[in-house]
Order: sequence, then C-alpha cells, then structure tokens
Amino acid sequence: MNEERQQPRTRTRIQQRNRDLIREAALDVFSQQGFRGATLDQIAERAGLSKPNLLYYFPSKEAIHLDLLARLLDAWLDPLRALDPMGDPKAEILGYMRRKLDLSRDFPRESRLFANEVLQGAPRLMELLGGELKALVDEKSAVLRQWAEEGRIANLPPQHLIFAIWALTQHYADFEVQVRAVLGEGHDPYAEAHEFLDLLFTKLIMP
Amino acid sequence: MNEERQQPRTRTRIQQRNRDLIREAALDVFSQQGFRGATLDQIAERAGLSKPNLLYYFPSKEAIHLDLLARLLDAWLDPLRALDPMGDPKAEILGYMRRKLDLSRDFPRESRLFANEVLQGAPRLMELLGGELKALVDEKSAVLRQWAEEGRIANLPPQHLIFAIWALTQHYADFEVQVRAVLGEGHDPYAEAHEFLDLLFTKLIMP
DNA sequence: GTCTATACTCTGATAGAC
DNA sequence: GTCTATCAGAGTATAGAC
Repeated sequence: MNEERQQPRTRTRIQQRNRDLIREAALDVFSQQGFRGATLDQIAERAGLSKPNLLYYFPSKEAIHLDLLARLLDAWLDPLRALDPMGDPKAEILGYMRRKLDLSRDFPRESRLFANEVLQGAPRLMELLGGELKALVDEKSAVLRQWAEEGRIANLPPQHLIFAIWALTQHYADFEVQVRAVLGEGHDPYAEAHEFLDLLFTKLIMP
Repeated sequence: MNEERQQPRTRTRIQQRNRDLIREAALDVFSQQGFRGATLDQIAERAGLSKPNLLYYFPSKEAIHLDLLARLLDAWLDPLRALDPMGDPKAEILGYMRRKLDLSRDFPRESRLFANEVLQGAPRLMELLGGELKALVDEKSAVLRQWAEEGRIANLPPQHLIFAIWALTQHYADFEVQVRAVLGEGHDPYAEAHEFLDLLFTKLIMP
C-alpha cells in the first residue's frame, strides 16, 4: 500500500541534460528574435530534439521563456546587491560597473533577452521593475547620496548614475553588431570598454 | 496622342493620408514587437484600414518596415553630421549629445525600432552600419582625436566617446518603462537626464 | 521518453466584386 | 480605392503508436 512512488517530477540525468539543451537553444533564439519572433521549430532544431519532445519537457513556449527570465534575473541583480555601503566609494562604484561589464561580455544573450523584454514594454517584468528592482535601486541610491553628502564623491543624481552604468555596460552586449561594425577589425571591444569606462566613472564621481 | 497621363503613382490627398496613417500605425507596432512579432492585422487595425487595403498601399509587410527604417536613418545620422570641426570642442560635443537626447525624447518609437533591429543582428542594416555609419564615425573620430592632440579635450578613445553618447541618450527611450518604473512618480526623466549628461560629459572631456 | 501524424489557429498575401 | 472571401503556409499544441 502507498506504493505511489512515481513522483511527477522524475529527474534523470537525461532529463536534466535535455532541459539544459532546450534552455541553451531557447536563449539563442529568444534573445535574437524576441518572444513573438521566436518559433518552437527553431528552438527544437537547435536543441536537436523534435518539437513534440520539446513540449514534453516544457508545457509551452511561454513556459520556456519564463524559465529563462527567472534564471536571468537572479544573476542580474547580484552585482548591485554586492555594492557595499561600508566599502570605499570609488572602489565600490567602479567594482559594480566592472561586474556589470563582465556580465555583458560573458552573458550577452541574457542581456539581449532582457533588452528585448524591456523594449517590448516589459509585459512579463513590469511587476519586478517597479517592485524588487526599484526597492534595490532606492536602497543603493541612499548609499550613493550619503557618500555625496559626506563629500566622498561628486554630488550626482544617484538613480541616473546607476542608469549610466546600466546603459554604458549593456550597450556593448545589446548593440554588439553595431559596435563591431563601427570599430572594424583589430579591436577588442570589451578590453577597450573596460579601460574607457574606468576612466569615465573615475572622472565622473570625483568630488 | 500620348495620352498616357495616368502615372502609376497618383498621389491624391487621400493616398498621402492613408500612407501616413499606415506608417504611424506600423511604427507603433514594429517598434514594440520587432519585425517578426508584428502582424499586419495589428497594423491595419491601428490604421483603421482593412488588411487588403493596407496591402494596396504597400506591397508587403517587409516594404512597410523598410520604408520606416529608411525614413529613420535620415534623421538618425544628422546630429553627428552636424558636429563641426571648426566649432568649440566642448560646445560641439555637448551639442551633439543634446541633439541625440532630444531625438530620444521626441522620437522614442524610432529609437526603439532601431534598437529592435540592431538587437536582432541588424539583418537589414548591416550594410549601412559597416558602410555609411562607420565612415561617418571615422570622420568625426578624427576630429575628436585632433582636439585631444591639441589638448583642447581629454585624451579619450573617440569611438568609445561616441558610443557613450549613443548608449546614454538612447537608454532613456529604449528602456523607458524601466526608467519610469525605477524613478517612480514625480520625475521628469528627460529634464533630469539633460542636466546629468551635461555634467557627465563636461567632466569627461575636461583635459 | 521519444517519435509520427495531425488538429487547429494565425498570418501574409491574392482574387474579384463593387 | 475599398471591401469580402479565401488560399497557402507557418505556428503552437495534442493524440497516440512504439
């Protein structure tokens, strides 16, 4: 009796591997085409699975997309969370900028997935933007404002300073084809960006 | 004889008006959904026309999209073209930044249309990015480099300075929902951006 | 767990009446 | 010039065999 051991979510190695293959393929497609532009055919082909098999692992196209967004957001807020109110202002701000730039370099598809979503009005993220994200920005803005009042950094509108970090770092991932087309051959965009943004923010926050 | 006065492109007031209605509606939809995400049904509905009637004015979905992109690009490069090698460096650079910021404020849909296109790999713009745009950036980069060598502005990588202007100004249009969500009520994003970016670039280019 | 076959809807585009 | 009707193909999702 009570032999119902067959849990609904069995997790074999093959299952885990196929779900990862699907996520990987879906990230490619969603980040380039946006939600509506992506098709299950494209995702299934890249994952090396049949379309029905893909829908065995995820119940719908939307479910795959939401899974990717949820995983993305964890990593996305961490660099700002790590900004330490007790640390040295310049080191903390430059450190945050560098962590964001490294995210753009190492996870450009995730950056574009997020950009696509916000560009389209953030239908699946609105709640988060005005909730968790706003709360985090408000918290760290207070830290920046405090530093400014103590004369340790220049007096800048803290939210816009954060926007500047987002805009400048994400640009290298989101507009990568434009950056590479304009620079031409013989450039290392991220190495150059690293140096340039270091200088930019050093000058900007100098009291 | 020679009575063939019926030109293929008759241009009545109604035709002009309907074509404009279609462009207006298509800009709404393409800028929010991207090319593949947009549907003729959505565009036709917003334009107040039937789908076949819409296809009477434009031969295909792609044709509408290309028409919008072509019109956009004219306006898009003008602010950089206007950067005057004979002018005062600081006034020219800040003037360029302000013109770009004004474009974001006054034509956010055009900015998002462009962002969508580049984000998706710029399939219809690649040629322009590596051609006309690169040439223009190279030309103006030489001007900036010259100013730097003369000690009139700081020694900065000129292309990345231009990227910074693009990234910071376009961010307010492309990520508008995020900017508004994070700022909350009682803010005028563009007025604040104007002041902040004036300060940012003033500090940045100071020798 | 994975596949083939298929149901059903949406979408871009055309035909042809008015 | 504008509409109704419609087609062909692509798209999401499901049924059911193996």
